[in-house]
Amino acid sequence: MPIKQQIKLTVDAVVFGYIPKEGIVVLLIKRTIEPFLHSWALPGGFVRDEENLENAVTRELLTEAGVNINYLEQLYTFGMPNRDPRGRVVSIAYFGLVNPTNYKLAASSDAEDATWFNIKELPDLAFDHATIIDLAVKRLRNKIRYEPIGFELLDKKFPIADLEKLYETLLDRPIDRRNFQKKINHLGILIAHNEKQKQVSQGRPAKLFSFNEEKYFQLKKDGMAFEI
Amino acid sequence: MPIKQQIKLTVDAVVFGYIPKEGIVVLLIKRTIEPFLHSWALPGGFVRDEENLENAVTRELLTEAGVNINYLEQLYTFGMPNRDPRGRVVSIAYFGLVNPTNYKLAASSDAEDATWFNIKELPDLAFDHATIIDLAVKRLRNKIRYEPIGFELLDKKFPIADLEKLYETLLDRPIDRRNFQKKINHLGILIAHNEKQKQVSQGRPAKLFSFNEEKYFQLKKDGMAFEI
DNA sequence: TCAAAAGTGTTAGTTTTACACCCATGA
DNA sequence: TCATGGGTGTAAAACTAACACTTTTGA
Repeated sequence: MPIKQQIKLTVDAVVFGYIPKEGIVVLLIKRTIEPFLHSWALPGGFVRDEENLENAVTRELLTEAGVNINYLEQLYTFGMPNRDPRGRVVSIAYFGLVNPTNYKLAASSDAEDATWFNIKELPDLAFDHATIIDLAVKRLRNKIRYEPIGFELLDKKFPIADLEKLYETLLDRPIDRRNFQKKINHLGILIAHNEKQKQVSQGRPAKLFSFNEEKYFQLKKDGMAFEI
Repeated sequence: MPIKQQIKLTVDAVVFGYIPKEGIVVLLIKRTIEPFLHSWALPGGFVRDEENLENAVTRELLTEAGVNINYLEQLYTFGMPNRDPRGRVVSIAYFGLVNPTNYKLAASSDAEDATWFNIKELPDLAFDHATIIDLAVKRLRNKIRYEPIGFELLDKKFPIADLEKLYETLLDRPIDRRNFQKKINHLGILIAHNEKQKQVSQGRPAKLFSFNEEKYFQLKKDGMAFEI
């Protein structure tokens, strides 16, 4: 029996960034087509017939916002029959991380505008995108405790205090500076550099560190558990 | 511009059970249609136009194997362009748990046969179903440490030793009986019954317990973390 | 020399692990 | 009365949490 499905497939990306003085931000674009014309929405779009899903996401991120993604994983598939006024559209949502200071956002023909919004001050959103972002925020807050994804949001070289502030922001609780540092150092996944942070404000300049990915994978294979 | 997608959507279910003397088992059906006619495969099938995804899964489980699922969550969406010889078929895989002793599996017209296979002795499988099961097994092993889903695999009333053996099987390491019991009791999510296990073999009969779901949700809301 | 932020160590409390003897039951 | 599995407590070790003073820098 031939299958005559009318179901359409899209992908959507929830891309988070971290801006130290601002907090956690998410990338939104302003739609240039109906439905929800001129509404804010997640970057995304229809999956092409022979395209794999990750390609569809990275393609849409590049064409709609000029963003080259750093870290990308599948989040969840949304399939409620009435989530899209055009008919049955199932969307596979992805979860991404970038360091927003590396990008100049480029709104292209596919989007009127593309900007970072603080996750605490989101505008009205198209479709069920508010729900999707909610879920992605939960995933981020959870995942950062068990996997070293926080580094994707920071500069390659960073002072430990930046990492700590990121964790304080995401976990929404104060963290003891000394204990945090001890814990991170004890994991043995940071490389200390002989460089100091360029002075931003006052005070003693901090040493810079970077994440040692190879070492991490080695340690993980040996049974080490990353946990903050 | 109208969208002319040829992509088709299916759901597949990885349903696990626990048989104390056997270990962790997964539900497979024998296909009655091409492709992979007569191969073992995960229960699943095409999503109907106006049907939500969970409904599609529970419908297929019921018609293909006569199973009423206990616990169901979305696992992952598989979208590699060549995963199905019929063309582009994207499949949303679900992860389910049942107590297999509650079911008499019923192979129906949609499946030649439906049986439980030990996850250590899987047959050759249709499509990319081996990959899907791999991922589901990882999810199960991981999830059982942070969420009280183990209870879904046991009888409503069970001796603590059964729960402990389940954890030993899944985590693949010995667990100290006394420490395990202390930990579980300390969580305060079990109800002790004034019943003893009917004698299966020799030895002192064990007290029976059941999972206190309400209490668990209350404690969780208050910040308690379930962790084994 | 002052203000700001970085660097660093010790102690108490809590949690986790290791470990062994007695009890209830059926054969 | 023996074999089998169930029930239970304590002490050492590891980990986590709390806490404050000194150093480096620029203004």
